[in-house]
Amino acid sequence: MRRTRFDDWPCPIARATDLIGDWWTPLVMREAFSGRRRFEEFQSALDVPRAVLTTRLKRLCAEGMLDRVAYQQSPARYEYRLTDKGRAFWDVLAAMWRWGSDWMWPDHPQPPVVLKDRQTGRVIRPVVVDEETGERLDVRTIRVGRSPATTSAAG
Amino acid sequence: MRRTRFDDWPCPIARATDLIGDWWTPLVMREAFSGRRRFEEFQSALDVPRAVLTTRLKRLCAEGMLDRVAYQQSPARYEYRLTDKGRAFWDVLAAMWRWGSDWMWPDHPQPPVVLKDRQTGRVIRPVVVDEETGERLDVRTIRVGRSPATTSAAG
DNA sequence: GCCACTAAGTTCGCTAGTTGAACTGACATT
DNA sequence: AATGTCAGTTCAACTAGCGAACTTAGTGGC
Repeated sequence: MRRTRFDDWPCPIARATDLIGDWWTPLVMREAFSGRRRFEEFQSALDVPRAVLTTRLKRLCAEGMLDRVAYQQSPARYEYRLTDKGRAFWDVLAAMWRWGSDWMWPDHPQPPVVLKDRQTGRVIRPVVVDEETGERLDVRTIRVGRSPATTSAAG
Repeated sequence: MRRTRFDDWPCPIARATDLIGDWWTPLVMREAFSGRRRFEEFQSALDVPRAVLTTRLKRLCAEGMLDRVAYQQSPARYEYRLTDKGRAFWDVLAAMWRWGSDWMWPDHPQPPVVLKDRQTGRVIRPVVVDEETGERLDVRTIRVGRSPATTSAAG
């Protein structure tokens, strides 16, 4: 049977999971952020099975994360460019980066790579905060609630 | 053949992907954050196949995200509690929440749920910022670099 | 004692998804 | 004509996820 789909669940995490839960997909996005655009670039950078890469790129285009653009004719050749939606996904990867760096290196104190500012070389440490207060989130004080304005005019 | 594992790749995103790329896993964590602890609670809340839930809970325990604790003897019954590592994972879910809310509701302006402060009821909008400056990340100015201090004493 | 019920799983037959390797098609280069 | 490049497609073997039924160890009712 088909894998249970979450893409129509009424929860943002579920819908994001539906996308991210496709094996390889976050890594394809990571490569897109590091400037890769062509099929062969993604394939050789990740050593991902070509058939899998095909389905992932198709899905990411269908979701509006990437744009498939012809960069030459005869023979037709296409490259994949980040859209605004795809670029916005960087925040999710950054949060994964931070959490992975903090918790997924049990043996060594540090992962071998860090994020840096391109100009200054300063190490960048992503954190997730509340947009209004700028303070880190505290799980214990957060709950899930209904949207304030789901319908336009309620009696 | 077996799915390619990313859990020993030298990249924080890859290692995080290995975990959350397991179908259902982020949703199991979401339920853990909303206070669920028991097998039946997770199962009925998500309607996840029981065999899948078993493997997910086992993995999350092995990764140190959850703790399996007996809450009674005869018959032995266990519940699953968030560890510090699991609690830290909230940031990743929050980033997914924000991105999903912003981009995964093409038809309607808003998802039906929001995050709120438990006391004040104020809507919380997670953002990912640089810890030092407090400013949102700009993909174009970020690059991946080697860690400053991989070994303790370098000539 | 016998039956129903609960919690936390396990077992099973089926099907969808992943893997590695080989292959295709359209063109360029030697 | 042979080789190379790029962007895929095809294929057989295998693995993971699916729903449903079953198990184990106990409790409560009659």
